[in-house]
Amino acid sequence: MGENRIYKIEDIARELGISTSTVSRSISGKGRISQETRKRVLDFISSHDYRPNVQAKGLAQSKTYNLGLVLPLDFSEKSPAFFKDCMSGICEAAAENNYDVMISMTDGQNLSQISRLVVNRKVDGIIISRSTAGWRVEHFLKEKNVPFVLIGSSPDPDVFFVDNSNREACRELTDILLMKSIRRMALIGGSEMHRVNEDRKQGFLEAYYKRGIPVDQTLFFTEVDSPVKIANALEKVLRAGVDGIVCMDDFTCVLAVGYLREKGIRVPQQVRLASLYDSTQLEYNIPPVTSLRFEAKELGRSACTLLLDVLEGRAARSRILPGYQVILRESTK
Amino acid sequence: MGENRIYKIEDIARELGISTSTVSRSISGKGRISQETRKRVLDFISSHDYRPNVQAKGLAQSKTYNLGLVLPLDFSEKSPAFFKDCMSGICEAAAENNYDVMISMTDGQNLSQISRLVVNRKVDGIIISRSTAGWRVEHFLKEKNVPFVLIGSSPDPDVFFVDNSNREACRELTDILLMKSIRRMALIGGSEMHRVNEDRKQGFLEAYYKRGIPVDQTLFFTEVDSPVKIANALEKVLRAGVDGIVCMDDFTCVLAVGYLREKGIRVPQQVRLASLYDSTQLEYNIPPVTSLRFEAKELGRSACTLLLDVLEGRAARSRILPGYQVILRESTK
DNA sequence: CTGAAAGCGCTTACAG
DNA sequence: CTGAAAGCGCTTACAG
Repeated sequence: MGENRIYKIEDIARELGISTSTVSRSISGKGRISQETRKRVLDFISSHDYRPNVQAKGLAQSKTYNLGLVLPLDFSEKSPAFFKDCMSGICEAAAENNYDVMISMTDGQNLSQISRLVVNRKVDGIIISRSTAGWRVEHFLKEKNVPFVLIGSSPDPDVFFVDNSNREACRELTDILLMKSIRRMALIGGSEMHRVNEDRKQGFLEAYYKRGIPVDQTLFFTEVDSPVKIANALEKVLRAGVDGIVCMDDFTCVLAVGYLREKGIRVPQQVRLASLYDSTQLEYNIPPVTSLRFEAKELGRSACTLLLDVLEGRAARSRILPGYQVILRESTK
Repeated sequence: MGENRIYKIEDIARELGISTSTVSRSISGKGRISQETRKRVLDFISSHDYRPNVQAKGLAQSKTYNLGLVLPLDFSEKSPAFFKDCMSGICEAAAENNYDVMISMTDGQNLSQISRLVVNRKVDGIIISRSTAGWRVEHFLKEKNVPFVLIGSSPDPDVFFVDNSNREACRELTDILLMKSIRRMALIGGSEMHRVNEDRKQGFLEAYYKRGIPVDQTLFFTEVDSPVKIANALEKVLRAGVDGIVCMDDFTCVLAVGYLREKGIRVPQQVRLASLYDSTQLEYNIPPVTSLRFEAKELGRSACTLLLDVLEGRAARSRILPGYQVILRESTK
């Protein structure tokens, strides 16, 4: 067998004594073909390891069989594991559907890299995430009429998205802390501009409401994204006598850990600590920090299949994935 | 002006009253064209925002204008910032040359995702890194005759690579520590299978040789990749009375930090600590840890341009990038 | 159910 | 220096 010969449809047609159209139809399964000829073609294909030229196919169909993934330029500072898992889920799901993934990195302002992909028609659709998708990116894609899916939530009914069940998860974690009689909790987080932080705060509040316990919102601090700001926030809440500190994400929590350590404040003895998002840093911290873990890989897979549904004209709906875990560790003992 | 009309070469030819071949030549600059007609075409193109259909161009030239980037499935655990910077350098350089980047994730064993890219002819060449490129990946690519570039070093003369000047950098850092009269240093690292660790060790040794100071190799521990192993290694070297601990990478160093903290051993008072690779965790650690910083983004750019050189048949040579910084922090004060 | 033919949007020998 | 024509490897109305 000519192992390294690259077959084209024309070769198959010749060898089988049929037309290229018939070969094409046999492969795609479109149109009417007899089971018999189809089988002959399929058999030939698999025994000769024929691979269609995706580029030619694409040109004929005005498709690329490529998906674009827009990554924030600073994803490794934010939550490396999240993006890694997302990526691997996306790549897997894409491959299963015979698509491949192109990347494009942006700070959310400079659109040139994304623009490339759409303007050069290198992709059929795009996956963006909340961290990149400022108003600008979203607006750009809508205007250019590029199908896209958002990882994270959106109030815009035209936008397809997949998201974690942040609110439910945060409600449950908070509820558990309340059950442990931790009552006076500070809530510290990043920018309120991010929808995800809104969801987390909602979940946090709901746990209190459900139990009829009053919340002290003077213990809430947002826009905390630096050692200076965390110092400022924690100093205040500690002086106010909190018994628990809940950080809205792992980045903030790492800052908090640093501050508490510097000041010699012991966790969990003097104050309990939890994060509404997990990371290995929190897992291996001393003491390990209680947190929430979401299935980022599933999120990626889901975003990918949703985008494919959109592209192939199948029924498509935004979805909230149910899966999460509350991981109780020593920091809230 | 028809802003959203998508022009093709045929349209331009018609509007300008010339043939499509002439338009094509004007754009590519190949063959003989008069300056005058060329200018007319180029002017038309820029004023009408014409974008060539890369897919059609590719089909005609048997090219894709895509590069594949193989990422290790666990890159976020290893060194997220490194890969992020690499990626952004690669994406930038690719874009400047009108290429785009496809990703493929692998654990180094399962080649299916990489195989996809080459077998479906989705990319013109591939960038791999030492962490993914086990023997299998490299062998596969060579066999399939796919041009590729390695980030990291290789003894194989057929392999193009770009690497940091690990040896020089490690020699310099070690030399500085020796100058600070830190003499009895332990060297702790990951797998000796990785060429990079060999280079680092060489650099470390060279610094001693250069100063004629004897080295105690019983203080060297490799294959350290877990809390248990770090505990074992550090316990021994501390008992042996070292005055400095040099970790071969940031991952190992984070483990070391954890162990020292747990045992209440103070850095730098009781023992000095340094890492041969930087990370934000080390930078923000308390105390901040002395380490080496390389320009990962430059490495990415360099890998990309090298691959492009190979693809376009230009003279190509593997290169070692000179740039690095020794960052002295409190841990070696 | 099958085939001949045109088309996807470019490039590139070849001839002039 | 320029153009007509064939080709890249597929798909898909259209006719039979």
